[in-house]
Amino acid sequence: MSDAAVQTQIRGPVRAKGQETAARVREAALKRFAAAGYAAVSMREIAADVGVRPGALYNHFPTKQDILKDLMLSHMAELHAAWVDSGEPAAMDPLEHFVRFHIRYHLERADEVFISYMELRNLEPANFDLVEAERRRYEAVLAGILEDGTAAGRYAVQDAMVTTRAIIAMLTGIPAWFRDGGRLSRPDIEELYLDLVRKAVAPETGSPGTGTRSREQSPREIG
Amino acid sequence: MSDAAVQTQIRGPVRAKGQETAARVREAALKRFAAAGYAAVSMREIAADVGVRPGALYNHFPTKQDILKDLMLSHMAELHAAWVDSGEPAAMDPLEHFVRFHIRYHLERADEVFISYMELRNLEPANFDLVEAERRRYEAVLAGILEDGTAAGRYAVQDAMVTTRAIIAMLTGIPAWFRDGGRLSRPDIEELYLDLVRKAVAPETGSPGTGTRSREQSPREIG
DNA sequence: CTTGTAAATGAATGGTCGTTCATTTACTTT
DNA sequence: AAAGTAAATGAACGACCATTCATTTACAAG
Repeated sequence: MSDAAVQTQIRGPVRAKGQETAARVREAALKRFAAAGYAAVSMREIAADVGVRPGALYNHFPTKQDILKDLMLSHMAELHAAWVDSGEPAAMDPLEHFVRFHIRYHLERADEVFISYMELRNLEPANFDLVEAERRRYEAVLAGILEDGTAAGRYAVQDAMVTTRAIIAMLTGIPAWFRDGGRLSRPDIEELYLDLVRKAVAPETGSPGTGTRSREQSPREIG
Repeated sequence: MSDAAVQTQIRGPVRAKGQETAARVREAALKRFAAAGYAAVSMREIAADVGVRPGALYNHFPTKQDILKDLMLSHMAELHAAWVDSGEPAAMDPLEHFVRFHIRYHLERADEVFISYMELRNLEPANFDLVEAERRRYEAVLAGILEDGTAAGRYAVQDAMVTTRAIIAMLTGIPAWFRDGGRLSRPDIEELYLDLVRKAVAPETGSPGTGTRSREQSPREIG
């Protein structure tokens, strides 16, 4: 591990070439998996895209499964890292911040997103657990926003976890139908969905201000 | 076609046995496709589930692709037919009616639903178009409800088509995580999601009455 | 220039795939 | 009992699969 890291620095173009090939394998696999599905893509097809013989792929990834695992795990990690990097401007409502971030990221990385929830069942159990853990970590971000906002009276959410999954499913569905150049622009989408989400979690009384309302009602108290 | 129908009536157990085998093929394929994905399931596995040799499958379906097409098309047709059959009680808000129907149907037929949006890309183009047409027909139901309700002032929807897709994505995501015997019951889910949807499309000026008010709406014209 | 090694090749491995088909089985009709 | 036929069998077809590996190529280090 540290040997490889050191060599990466002291070695020259040879190491660089290998890493570039690995990157192109990831790129080709990403597009193929997104278009046809993991099980329907052969190592031969990936190798042909990269411009290399099938056997050469095994210099960079031990198995086909490891390519999928690499794609999905790095996507989930980058998604969470991108959220952390996106900061949290005090001026903007945290929910608005999250919705805008999620929509933008998922429209930019449509292939990665698509794979990461379509190919879950093609992951070996150990790899599945790793990806699931990352997914829960991301869901916890939104759940935390909803819980804090509800405690502060800004939102009124009955069940933070269910609402989290509802919102994420809603937003993640966008890339399935949205296409650039259509009737609506990306900013249009952002505003439309933001409006839906904001209203869905708004306190019942229509006073649009962020008035702190007491939580009078607990008719459900599920759990 | 009509020959087969007539023979089905005048012929005896032989025909019945063939149709029952076909049904068991559908059943086995449904479960396998839902669990592992179309591309990862072999005809040999399906045949083993049915208790028959692989070659016998071809007495009932011309190709593996036809099994998938049959499952997806009949699911979409049955979904729409179930909606039509569910009637439209004048007492209930149409949106509430749709949300409850959709959640219940999708929790009852989780495998069919799962296949019908996971395996779209494994359909040959001609079959894909058929399924897509059915999907649009179903989306048009909700879009019509939202448009009529907005025209009547009961809802305030900026874009009926986007809102339709948002709601359907949200609701269709439920079977991905919901399990019987967990923290929440099916009626719990229904109420939670109904609340989210109702608020998301509610007019901004919050007359707090979420219940069914007078119906001064125009007749619905689903196209 | 020699040595070390990352990277790619070309060929092969055993296996599984969807599908076909001549033949047999089981049952209905006449 | 004979004829007809739906359904299932058993064996095979060619094609493609992921993966392995001895060998070769390309390039950097000493």
